[in-house]
This record gives sequence, structure tokens and C-alpha cells, in this order.
Amino acid sequence: MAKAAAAAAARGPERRRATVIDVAARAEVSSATVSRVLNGNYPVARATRERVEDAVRELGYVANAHARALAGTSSRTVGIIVQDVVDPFFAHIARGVERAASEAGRLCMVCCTHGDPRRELAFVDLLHEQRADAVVLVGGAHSDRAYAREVARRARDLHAGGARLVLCGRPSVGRDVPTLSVEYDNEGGAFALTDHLLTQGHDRILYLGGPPDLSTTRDRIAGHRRALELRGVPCAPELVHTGAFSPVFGHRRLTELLASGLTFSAVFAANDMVAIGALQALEEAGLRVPQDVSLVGYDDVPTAQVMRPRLTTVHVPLEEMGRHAVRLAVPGTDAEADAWQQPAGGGLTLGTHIVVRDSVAARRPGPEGARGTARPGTTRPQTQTQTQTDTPSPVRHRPM
Amino acid sequence: MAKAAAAAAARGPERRRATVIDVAARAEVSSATVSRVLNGNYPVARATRERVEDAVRELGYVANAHARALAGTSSRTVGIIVQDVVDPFFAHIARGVERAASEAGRLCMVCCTHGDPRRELAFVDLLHEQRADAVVLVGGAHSDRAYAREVARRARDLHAGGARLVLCGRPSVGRDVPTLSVEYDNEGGAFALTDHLLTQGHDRILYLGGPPDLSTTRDRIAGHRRALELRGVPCAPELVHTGAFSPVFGHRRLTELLASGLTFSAVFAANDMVAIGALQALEEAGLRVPQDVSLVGYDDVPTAQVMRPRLTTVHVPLEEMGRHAVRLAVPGTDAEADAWQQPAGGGLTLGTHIVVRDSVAARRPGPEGARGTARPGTTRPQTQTQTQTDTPSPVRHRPM
DNA sequence: CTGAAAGCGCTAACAA
DNA sequence: TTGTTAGCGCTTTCAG
Repeated sequence: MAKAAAAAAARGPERRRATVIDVAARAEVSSATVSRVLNGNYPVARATRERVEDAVRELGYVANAHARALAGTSSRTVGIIVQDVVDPFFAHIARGVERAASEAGRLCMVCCTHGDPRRELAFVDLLHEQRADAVVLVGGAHSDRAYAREVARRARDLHAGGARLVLCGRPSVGRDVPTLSVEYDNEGGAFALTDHLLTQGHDRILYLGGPPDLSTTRDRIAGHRRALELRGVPCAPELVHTGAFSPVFGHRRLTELLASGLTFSAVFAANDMVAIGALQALEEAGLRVPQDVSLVGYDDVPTAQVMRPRLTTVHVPLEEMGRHAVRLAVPGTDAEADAWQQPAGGGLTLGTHIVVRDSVAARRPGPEGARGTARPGTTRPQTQTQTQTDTPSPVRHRPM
Repeated sequence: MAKAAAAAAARGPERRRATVIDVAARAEVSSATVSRVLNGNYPVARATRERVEDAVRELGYVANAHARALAGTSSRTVGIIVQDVVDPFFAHIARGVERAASEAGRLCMVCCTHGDPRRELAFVDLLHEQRADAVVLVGGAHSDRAYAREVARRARDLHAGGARLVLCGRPSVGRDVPTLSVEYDNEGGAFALTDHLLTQGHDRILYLGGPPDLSTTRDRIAGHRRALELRGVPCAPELVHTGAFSPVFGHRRLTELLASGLTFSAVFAANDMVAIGALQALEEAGLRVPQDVSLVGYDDVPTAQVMRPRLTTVHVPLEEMGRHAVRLAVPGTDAEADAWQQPAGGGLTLGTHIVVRDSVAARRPGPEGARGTARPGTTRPQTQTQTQTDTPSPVRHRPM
């Protein structure tokens, strides 16, 4: 009788799972043979294999992934760190990551930070402990020097251990830090959106929402400003109100702003969630969208098509970003081979484009006044979604 | 020099992570002491501890969760198996699971089946291999004898190994199979919804969507039928059209049905996603909701409040279900202690209630006709969401 | 308070 | 084709 089995027997009849040793004993082979049958990566005589398979079945044997990971083979997992699984922005990226991981034979571990940078760091560590093949850090980063350094350190640790840190939708943390990155043209999308609004005659555009210290917010505002400047429209500071990325924020803040008497003819919501709240606030104030006020969002989550009026927004290839993130980092993919060559260069940027729907109208000349057009949402013929700008994906896109 | 280190040296200068041995050597203590410092569950002299902590930092040591799991302590992970992380129904449950897991100091592994029962089974195995403390199986189950047996077998294996299979929103797989379960009053919600429609004078209600062989669909239709029978309304078979749980299905099928000349005054969409598609089909056909046709959904996902008209639906405590699922199964929670006592009894059912919004109107007497009310979506005063029925959560609810 | 040593379950040389 | 045997990195008695 093998040592392990003997020890188990000595421990008494407590709950115990079958191990390779048990299977081996039952099939009257060695543990190595069992391993070979299980992994199917080595020739095993048919009869032997069948005996082992029977034993496995009879014993209800289930391999131990930890022992397996410990004994050499990779853990076959990838980790993803997001703020919130429910937020469609993150959910879609997570789906991409999960799918690509699963296609690469990996399990996906999801962690939610709820916006706390410390939790984010802690999760990177946790995932590192799990020996994830890749850790994907999703969404805007807080622009904090010390924080970036912490991330950089972890990226190096991960890299030293054969794993990869992938930055998805956030800026690099340093010139020669071994991270991979999947970006989207955040600034360009914002530029195109504001330009669209400008073209429609809006010159007082309220920028609403998004945590002020987040890279995402910074980039979107940058694009917004660039468009403004290009048309020589002054960028009034009282028209920029950052805060959060939620419907609640959009609703609350816009309601306050409306009450304060601030004037504007269009609202650039920092993302679609904020736009949802903003729309509600506008409705409650008796303002029609787009007749009285135009409204745009960002991200193009599915709800944008369901809202009435349907929301004009910027399409971001969320799921695709997630897929690329793991493709870049996980062994067994074409992209991966290259990625390892370019220490800090493994970055790709996907294009964004605006999607014109029904929430923007040309600015009316007078202060108030009926525009004889149809009300949205009823028998009006469906306008097909129009693509304003659309660049082939992995190409940097700069509408101008 | 320690054995491991020697072996490593022999292996050459390849990429290698620091281990407890390395840390021990550097701090000039034994590996046992390092372990004690790391886990902080044992008294260690202050000076020693500090030496170890320094060594850890200097070496960039990161513990190996697999070795840890292997050496006895649990893997500290829970697994969740859903169809799709993007679908709000699953996303919300997943959020509950993730939060509760994280509160219990566990990592959460998410797997997506995309509706394939075989993938589901495969993931249970995978999660078992990972030695997850709990595996949460979410959403309706395919009513298949053999399949239920497979699930039952895995539940027993898991249980034998000290883990738990939690059925979330799906029926038990057998009398004395050691599963835990978190249900919601699916049938009751459907009953209440149909009853509401009936009360408004609708007697030809189209039931639309949901995979026909899914337990969820079966239960919802059962509630629908019960309400119909109770009021003596015949349940016309041509008014039940199952299929899928997506907007696309809702849109396509309803468009066909409308073209076919089928008559009905209300649509009971199998869930909110189907309702979204149905609404679009209705609009395209020039029918107003709720003036011409009433529409209800199920699940009460956030989008239901954003749609115009806002959707009347059944609220399901999704996130709460997720939380309960892990509470029940994971060591270190109050609920958990009891759960282990009751082999197959660890089940709780949360209540559902309908949420009345703007998508249902009393059936009009004549065939066509203007109802002088305002069009939805503009300056109309906001009707606050009304709660029709609402039972305290963990109590079985049966509107009647 | 600290060290020595025995595994946890599996894989991967290396032999046979 | 199959068996033997080292470990993988950590926790945990059992001594000291």
C-alpha cells in the first residue's frame, strides 16, 4: 500500500477525496500512468487506459487543479479587475475577456473594486498569488504618481514570474514597465462628438459627469476641449461638471444645474449612464430632448438604443478590447508571441466612432418655439443608425 | 544551501520566483517561521517578524496560492456559472455573488455557458478541480432527466469533498441530493402579472419568449396559466410563443406574429429583454404602447425604467439571490452552519412583486380610437413607480 | 518562540 | 508502454 493511502487510513474515515494514488491502486498501475491517461498527452495502451478510466469513474476522482498548477503546468486562469460587473461598460469588456480566456482553455477570475484603488492593487496581488497567466486591469486609472509606481512594481513582479499585466482602457504606467495595453481612441471619440454638436450650432455645451481624477475623464474632456478650440468656441469653466459615472449623478447634478439657471443648449454626458440620468432630469424639468436640449453620451451601451429619444453616442469596441487583452497576454495565441518581444510596446489602440441617433437637433434660433417635427418614440419611421466616422479597428483614429 | 535553491541554481538562470525558502534564507530563519509571519496566526518575536517582512519586500516575494491550497487550507474561491455576464439578469446575480464572496475573503471565478448545458457540466467539473468552496449554478435548467442526474452526481462529489453546489433560480435535482438552493417566486410573479393584465380587461394575452425547455419558462407559463384559469379565461395555444430570452427574438417573432394577423391586446414578454424587442416591433408596426397594446416584462432590470413607456414588470431580487447563494455555502457565515445540517433542505425562496409603470393600459372597448391622453416620453408628469404587491423577502409569496 | 520534517496531489524526467 | 522518483511551495505537527 502506498504511503499516502496508508497515511489516509491512519487519519481515519474522515471525508477524503480520491487521488491519483487511489486511482492507480484501483487500476493496478502507477500514478504516472494515471497522469498520462488523464492528460492524454502520452501513449498509453488501450486496455490500461480503460482500466484507469473505469477506476476514475468508480472512485469519482476529480483532479486537483492546485496540485497540478504546483507541479509545473500553468494555472490556466486569467484574472480581470473591474469596478463593477453590472456596469455595461465593464460587463462587455469582461465578456470579451471571458470568451477569449475560455477559447484559450482558461478560467476567468473576476474581481470588483467598486472604484477603490487599494482594492485594485490588492486584487492584482491576489491574482498574482493565484498565478494567473494574465491580469487585465480595466478602465480609467486614477492619476496618482505613487499609485502608478505601485502598479509598475506589480507589473514587473508579474512579468518576472512569467505572467502579464494588461492595461485595458488606461494609460501606461511608465516607459519601460513590462505591461501590455489595449486602448481605445477616447480623446478622438470625444472630439468627434463635440464637433458634431458644434456643427449643429451648439456653442454652450455642458460637460457632465465622470470622476475628475480618472484618466478616462481627462481624455474625454481633452477631446471635447480640442474640438471647442478648433472652432474657436470658448471653453467656459462653468460648463464642466465632473463627478461620477452613474445615472444618479447625472440626474442629481443636472437637476441642480437647471435650477441654478445655468444656460446651455446641449449636454455632453461623460458616459451613457450619466446620459440616462440627465435625460430624466431634463424630462422632469419639462425640457424636450432634442428639441429644447440636445444630449449625447459615450460608450454606446445597448440601453442607448432603447432610450427615447435614442441616444447619440460614441461607440467603443468593448468586447473586442477584452478579447484582445487576453490574446495579447496568453500563451497559445499568435498575438502573444509578438507581445513578449516588445516589453512595453505591446499596445494596440482600437478606433471609436460616433453613432448618430435621435438625441441631437440643430440649435434653434429663438429662445423657445415649436419645431413642427414629430415627437420621438411613436410611429416615426426608424432611422437606421448612421456611422459618422468609422475606422478599421486596430488603427489609431483621429477625426479631423 | 537549501535543496530547492540548489536545484534552482542547477536549472540555470531562468526566470524564477522567490519562495518561502528564499525568504527564510535571507531572513536567516526557517521556512516555518516565514509561514507563520505570513499568516500572522501564530506568535512570532517582533524582531524576527521584521526581518522576515524585510526579506519578503526585498525579494518581491508573492505567495503561491496553489501551494497554499494544496497544503491544506481551502482554495478560498467560489465559482459561479451563468449563461452570459452581459445579460443584466445574470450580471446582477453575479454581482451579489462577487460581493458576498469578497466579503467572505474569497475570490470569484466566473464561467459563461452561453446556454450550452454541456459547458455547464464541464464548468462544474473545472470549478471542482479548482477546489472552489462553492459552485453557484445560476438560472433556469433544461428539463432533462439524464442531465439532472449528471448534476446530482456532481453535487454529491462536491459535497463529499467539502464543497457545495448551490442552485440559484432553478429547481432541485432530486430529493436527497446535497445541494443548496436559492429560489425566487417565479410562478407567483407571473401569476400576479397576468392577473394585473386580466384586471385591466385584457383577455387575449400573447406570451412571448423564453427557451421552451427551460424551467424558468415552464414556471412563468404556469403562473400565467393559473391566473388565466382562475378568471375562467381560456388559454389559447396560439397565444404562447416561446423561443429565446433576447431582444432580437422578441422583435423578430412579434413582427412575424403581427404580420400573420394574430389578435391580442397585451403582450407578456418572458423577460425584460424580450420586452425591449417586442416594443420595437410594436412601434415599427405603428402600434402605440400602451394605448393600442399593453406590454409587460419580467425581471425588472434597470433598462425597464429607461424605456418609454416605462415597463411594467416583475421585480426579482437578483443581487440578493447571489449574496444568499454564497452565504449559504461558504464557511464563515451564520447561514452556512445551518445549511450543512440540512442535506437537501438548504433552500430559501425570495419573494417577487410586480412593479407597475406605464406600459399597461385598460383595454379599450372599441377596435381603434384615440384616448386623449398624452404621448409618453415628453412633458408628462413622472408617475412614481408603484409597488403592487411586495412581500418581505425570504417569505413565500403567492398573490391571490 | 523557533526549527525540522512530513506531506498535500500531481507531473516530468529518467529508467526499465 | 509503464514504473520510479524527485520535487513544485506551503502549512503544520512535533520537538526543542
